[in-house]
Amino acid sequence: MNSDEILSIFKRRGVLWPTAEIYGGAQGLYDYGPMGSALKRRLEDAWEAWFVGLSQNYHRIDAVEMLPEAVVRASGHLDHFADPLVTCGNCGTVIRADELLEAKGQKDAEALKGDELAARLEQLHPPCPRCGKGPLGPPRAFNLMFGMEFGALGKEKAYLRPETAQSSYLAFSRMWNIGRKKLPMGIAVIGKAFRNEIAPRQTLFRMRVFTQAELQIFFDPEDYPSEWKAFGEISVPILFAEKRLAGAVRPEEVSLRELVEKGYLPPFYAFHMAHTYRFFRDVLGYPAERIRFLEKNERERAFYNRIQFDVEAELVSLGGFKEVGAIHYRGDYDLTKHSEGSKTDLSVTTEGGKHLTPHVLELTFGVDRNVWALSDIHLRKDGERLVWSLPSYLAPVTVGVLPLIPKEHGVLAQELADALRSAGVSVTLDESGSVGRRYARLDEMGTPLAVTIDGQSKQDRTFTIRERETKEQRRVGETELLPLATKPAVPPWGCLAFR
RNA sequence: GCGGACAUAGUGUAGUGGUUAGCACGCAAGCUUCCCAAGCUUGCAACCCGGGUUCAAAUCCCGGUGUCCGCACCA
Repeated sequence: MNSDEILSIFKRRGVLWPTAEIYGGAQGLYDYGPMGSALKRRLEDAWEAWFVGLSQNYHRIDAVEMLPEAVVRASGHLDHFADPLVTCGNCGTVIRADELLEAKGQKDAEALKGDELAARLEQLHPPCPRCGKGPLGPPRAFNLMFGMEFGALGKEKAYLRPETAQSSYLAFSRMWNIGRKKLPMGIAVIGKAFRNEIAPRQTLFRMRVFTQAELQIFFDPEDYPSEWKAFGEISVPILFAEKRLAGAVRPEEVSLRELVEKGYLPPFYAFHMAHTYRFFRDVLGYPAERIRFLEKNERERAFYNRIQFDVEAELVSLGGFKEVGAIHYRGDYDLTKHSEGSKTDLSVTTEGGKHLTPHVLELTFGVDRNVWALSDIHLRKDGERLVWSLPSYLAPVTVGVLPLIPKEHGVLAQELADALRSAGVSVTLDESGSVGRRYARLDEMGTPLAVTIDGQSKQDRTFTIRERETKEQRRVGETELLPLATKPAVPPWGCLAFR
């Protein structure tokens, strides 16, 4: 399925469309329609069940998207999230000022402040690397965060959060106090994050406003649950940074137990890799061979990370592996920085009397990107038709109710649809067109189960159910139908892994 | 941001200065139809936005916006 085909079906069926479409759209902004928002919500629910469900000491909060300047100053985003850019007066190319200087032999150019940068540029006046001419304009700070004036006088500044994680760190102190004061403690946020991307592209993959699902796990790196050490025998596909830089593309199957024994990864990290891998493979149904963990080396990692593996899914529509999530070991960076910034002690004393600043393991997940991945991976062609082979618990609509001949079976169909809705099932009643056409409509939106009402139904209240994947049909009674509709093949949720 | 290409019903497209802007799919109504986009009838629905040239612009020119491809960017 290529990118145009996916976008076309998205627009046609009300999954997704450009924001402000009637004004010509706006770069990097998309709105979800009824089908899309239902799918997105189910994806978020699955994520929450799988990750926040790991422990009773993990909780989801709902925090605002706007942060006072002091927060992003402390977190490092005000400095690290901004690039000093210069524009070539000749060809218009925009280049990072610090990289220009480093090319000229200037060490630590990244650490220079605005004025120093400007002075040094003046002194060295490097040529434009693209056209070889110039002149290059003065450097100006380009911050990837959206800033705004706060309050009537506009004297205070605020920023839209560049990652939802910050909201969890801000909540840490209160969550510690209202909770059981135990580590590990988890704080999850599913919500919008904002980045002023220079060139948003590829629809759901580079947006200026996007949804993240992130779980911050606060823990003691020297004393964590035994379950994190004994996670069973599982191999995951990994592409190590070293091999990637040597040209490798395909990952290798690696036993996590062996990685831990060799001391390459701490057990707490390996445990969450396993859990994350199973989420993509077993819950979202991505084929194992289309998932890989990409190791980021020190140079590539975000400034706060000690260990970072991106999770990538191979997407035909985007021509290869694309990031859909990541596992970041952020150490005590965030709590330490916010302790300093807020002048609030964020260290804790554990049950055993140990005093520490908890470390953070962040499980981060791009919701929109996975909506796209679910399309790329599960949309398939069946002759002329499109079938969206979504896992049934993710399908926007679970059951389609189809009266074979509306005039004759419409009343009973309406009754059945109402009964299913009362039972909490997402139902669509379709009376329009031939039954084959209606099956096709359901297939395209991934509805796993169709129920048709025919002449016999009126006599004995049995119905024909038809399954999306196999197209197989069989006749069931009312009592048999309800459990089928309400319990669509549930994945192995599982698992309160520890308490 | 830069360079190139592109922008026509909901979707995919035809239309090189004068067309009632065509076609397919779709959607809606009716007939038919007891199980996989069947058939027949009728209908719905479009020239991205703003300027300019011209007697006349979907068509030519300029600007904007957006999309795609390369480059750069993606802590």
